[in-house]
Amino acid sequence: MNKKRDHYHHGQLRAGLLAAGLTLLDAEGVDGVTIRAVARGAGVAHSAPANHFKDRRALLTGLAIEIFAARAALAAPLLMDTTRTARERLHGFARDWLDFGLAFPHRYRLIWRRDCLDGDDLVLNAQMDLIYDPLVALFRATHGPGGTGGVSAESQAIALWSLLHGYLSMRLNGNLVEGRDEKTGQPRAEAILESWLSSQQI
Amino acid sequence: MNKKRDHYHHGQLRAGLLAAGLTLLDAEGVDGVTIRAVARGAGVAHSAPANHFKDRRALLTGLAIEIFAARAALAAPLLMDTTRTARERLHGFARDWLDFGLAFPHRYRLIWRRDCLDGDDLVLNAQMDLIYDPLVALFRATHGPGGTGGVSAESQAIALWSLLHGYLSMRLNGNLVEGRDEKTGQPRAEAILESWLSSQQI
DNA sequence: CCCGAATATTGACAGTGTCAATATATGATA
DNA sequence: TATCATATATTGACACTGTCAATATTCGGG
Repeated sequence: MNKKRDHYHHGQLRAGLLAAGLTLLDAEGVDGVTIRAVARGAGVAHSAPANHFKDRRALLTGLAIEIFAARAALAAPLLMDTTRTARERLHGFARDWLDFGLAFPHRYRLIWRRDCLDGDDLVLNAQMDLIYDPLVALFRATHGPGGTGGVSAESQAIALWSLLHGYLSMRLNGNLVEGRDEKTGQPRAEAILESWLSSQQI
Repeated sequence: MNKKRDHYHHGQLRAGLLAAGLTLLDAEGVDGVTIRAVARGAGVAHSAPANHFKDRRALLTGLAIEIFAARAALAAPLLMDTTRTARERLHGFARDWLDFGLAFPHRYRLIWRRDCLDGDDLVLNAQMDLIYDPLVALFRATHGPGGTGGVSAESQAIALWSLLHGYLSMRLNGNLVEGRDEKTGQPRAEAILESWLSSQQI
C-alpha cells in the first residue's frame, strides 16, 4: 500500500499544491505562483499539477476561492450579528477588510485579478455574494419604512465596497501613504470610513 | 544620409515603440505588451528596444506616463476652472475619469499596475500629483473659514478618488454590472457620485 | 488476479526577458 | 573630407515559462 512513497504522490497533491501556492503567493506575489514553482514546492514533477488544475488560471482560481472563502466565513456572520448595531457591524466589516488587505497584500490583489482568474467560475462568484448579499440586507434593514431620500441599499453596498477597495488598492499600490486626517487626527482610513457612515445616517 | 533605410532605424524608434505598445495594450491588455511584440510592431529586431527601454518595466512605465499625462492635461484645467462651481468641477472630473476608464479599460488598469511599473519613477509620480494637488486645493477652497466638522481636504480628495477607483476597478473586473439605482433610477455611478458630493455639502 | 482509470514522470516545443558579441550609422573633431 | 567614438540595431544564446504528448506507475473495482 505504501511501498514506493517519495516517487508517486496520491490524494493529497491538490491540497499540497494549493498550500505551496499560498506560500509562494505571500512571498513573491502572483508572478511567483508559476505552475512549475508550485510543483517544486510540492515536490512533484513540473507537469503533475495538470492532473488537478487544467491551467495556471485554474490554479490561481483555486487559490482565490480559498482566500475569498476565508474572508466570507468571517464577514458574513459579522454582518448578520443582530446583537450589534448596524454601525458596529459595518464598521467591523470595513475594519476587518482593511486589516486583511494590509496584512496580506498579495492575497488581496489576487482575488481582484480577474485577468488571472476564471471570471466565470461559479464557486468564486458565490463567495463574493456570500459577502455582498448580507451587506445589502444590512443596509436595507436600516432604511425607514418611508424610504424617501438617499440611494438604494444596493448602491450603498457598492459605494462602501468601492470606497474600501479603492483606498486599499491605492495603499497597496504605493500611491497612498499611511497617514492621519489633518483635521480629526484619526488614522486616514478611519476618518474616511466614519465620515461616510455618518453621511449615510448610520 | 539615407542610404540604407529599412535596415537601421534612427531617432524615431522610441516613439514608434510606444505607439506600437499602446496599440497592443488596447488590443490585448498588459500581457500582450511584450518587448518582442512591440519590436515586431515597430519593425525592428527583438532586442532593439533595449536601447530605449532598459526593461519591460521601463517600457510599460513609459506607456503609463503617456497615458497619465493625457488625463492630467484634461483634469487639471478642469479642476482649476474658476468659471464653474466646485460641484460642477468635481462632477466633471469624476465623470471624465469614469468615462476614460470604461472606454480604455486596459489603459486604466495599466496605470495602477505598480507591479508592472517603476513605482519610483519621478515623472510618473509627478503626473499623479498634477491631478491630486488641484483636487485637494479645490476641496480646501470649499471649506468655510470656521472649519469645524467633517474631515480634511486631503481626506476628501482621497475618499473621492478611492470611491471612483474602487467602483471602476470592480466594473472593469467584471464584479459589478452597469445598472441603475433602485431608488432614484439614475445610473448607479451617477447616483453614488451625487450622493457622495451632497453628503460633503458640495 | 487483472485491467481500466487516475495520477505522476520525462521530454519536447514555442514563447518570453535579458545578456553578450557584432554590425552599422551618426556626428563631432581634425 | 577623413576618422573615430558613440549611439543604435542585429544576431545568437540562455534560462525560464505554460502546455502538450508519450510513457510509467499506482489504485480500485470486477
